[in-house]
Amino acid sequence: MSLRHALLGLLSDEPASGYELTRRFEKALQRYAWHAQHSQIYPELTKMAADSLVTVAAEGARGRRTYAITDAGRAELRRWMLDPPETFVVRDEGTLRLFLLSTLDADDARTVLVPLIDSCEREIAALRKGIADADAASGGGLPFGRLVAEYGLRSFETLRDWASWALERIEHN
Amino acid sequence: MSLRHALLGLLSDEPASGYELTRRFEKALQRYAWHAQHSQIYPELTKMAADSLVTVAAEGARGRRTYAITDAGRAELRRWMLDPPETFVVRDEGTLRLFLLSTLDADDARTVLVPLIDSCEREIAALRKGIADADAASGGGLPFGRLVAEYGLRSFETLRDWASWALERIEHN
DNA sequence: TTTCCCATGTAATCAGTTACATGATTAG
DNA sequence: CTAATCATGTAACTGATTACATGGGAAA
Repeated sequence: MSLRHALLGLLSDEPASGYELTRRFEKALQRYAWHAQHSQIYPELTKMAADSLVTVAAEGARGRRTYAITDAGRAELRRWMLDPPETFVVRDEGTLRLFLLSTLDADDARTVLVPLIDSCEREIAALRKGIADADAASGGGLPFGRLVAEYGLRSFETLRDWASWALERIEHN
Repeated sequence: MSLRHALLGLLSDEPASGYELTRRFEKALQRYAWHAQHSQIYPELTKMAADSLVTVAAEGARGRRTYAITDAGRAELRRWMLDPPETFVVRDEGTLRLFLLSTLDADDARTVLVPLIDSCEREIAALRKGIADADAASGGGLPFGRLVAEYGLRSFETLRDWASWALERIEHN
C-alpha cells in the first residue's frame, strides 16, 4: 500500500488537494519512485480520511478539498520509513527493457542504446540546471527535493555511462 | 503488460517451465526490474500459449510443462524492445522511501541511511565476485547476464555514494 | 517416514488503468 | 466566447497478491 505512504509523504510537506497531489506525483515521484493517477488518488484520500491519517483542512471553490496530514498519519509514515518491509517491490519497465537487451542482436541493441544515451544527456542537463537554480535560491540550505534531484542526476549519469559501456562491449563481440 | 514481455525475454534464452521461470524471475528480474509470483506466471503462460507467443515444447513428470518461445513471440518481444511506449511506468518502494527521507529528522534519516549503505556494500561485494567468476569462465565473451550484473553493480555503487553524500548533507544542516 | 523441494493451479481480494462524466474559473 | 486549466469523481476492467489446495519425487 505504498500509494498511501507516498501521499502521506507529500502531505507531510504541506497540505494539498487531490488535484495538487496528482500534479506533485507527476512532478516528483512518477519518474523514479511511484506512479499514480487521479482516479486512484481521490478514492485513496477518502479512505485515508476514514482511517484518520489525513483530515479535510479546508473546502474551497469547485468542491476543492484541501487535505492535511494528522499526527496518526505522521506516525504511520515514520513507522513505514524506519521499519520497512524486508522485500521491496519493484516494477520498472525501463529497467526491464535494459535487462532484456541481451535478447537483441548488435544492430537492434544499438537502436535501443543510442537514443537512450541521448535522452540521459538531456535529463542530466535539465537536472543540473534545476539543481544550480535551487542551490542559488536556497543559499546552501537543504530544501525539499534537493536530495531527490541529486539522486536523479547521479542515476542518469550512471545509466548513461553503463549504456555507453554496454554499447562498446556489444560492438566488439 | 510487461509481465508478458519479461517472460518472453526469459524464454528467448531457453525453454523453461512455469516453475523455472518463477525461479528465474526471483534471481534475475525481481530486484531491479519486475516482480511476479507463480500465481501470476502460470495463468499468464496459459494465455500466452493461447495467443501463440509460446508453445508447450514438452510435458514431463508431475504435470510439468516446458514452454518455448515461438517466432511470433520473438517478433512481439523485438517489437516491444525497439518501439517502446513513450512513458515507462515505475513502481519502486525502495526509491520511494529514499525520496521521502526529507520527511524525517536527522536522527531518523541516519537510522535509514547507515544500514542502507551497509547493505549496498554487501551487494557490491557479491556482484563483484559474481562478475569476476563469470568473466574468468567466459574468457572475455559477453554471456547472458553480464550486462545486468554490471548494471546492478553500478547502480548499487551510485546508491551507496548518494546515501553517503545525503548523510553528510543532513548531518551539517 | 518424514521433510524438503519440485510442480501446478484456483478463488477471493485488492491495486491500478482506462474511459466516462461533469462542471467552474481564468486568460486571451 | 472559447480554449485551457482547475477540480472531482465513478464504473468497468485488467493486473497483481494472498491464501488455499494438491500431490509427486528425492534424500536423510
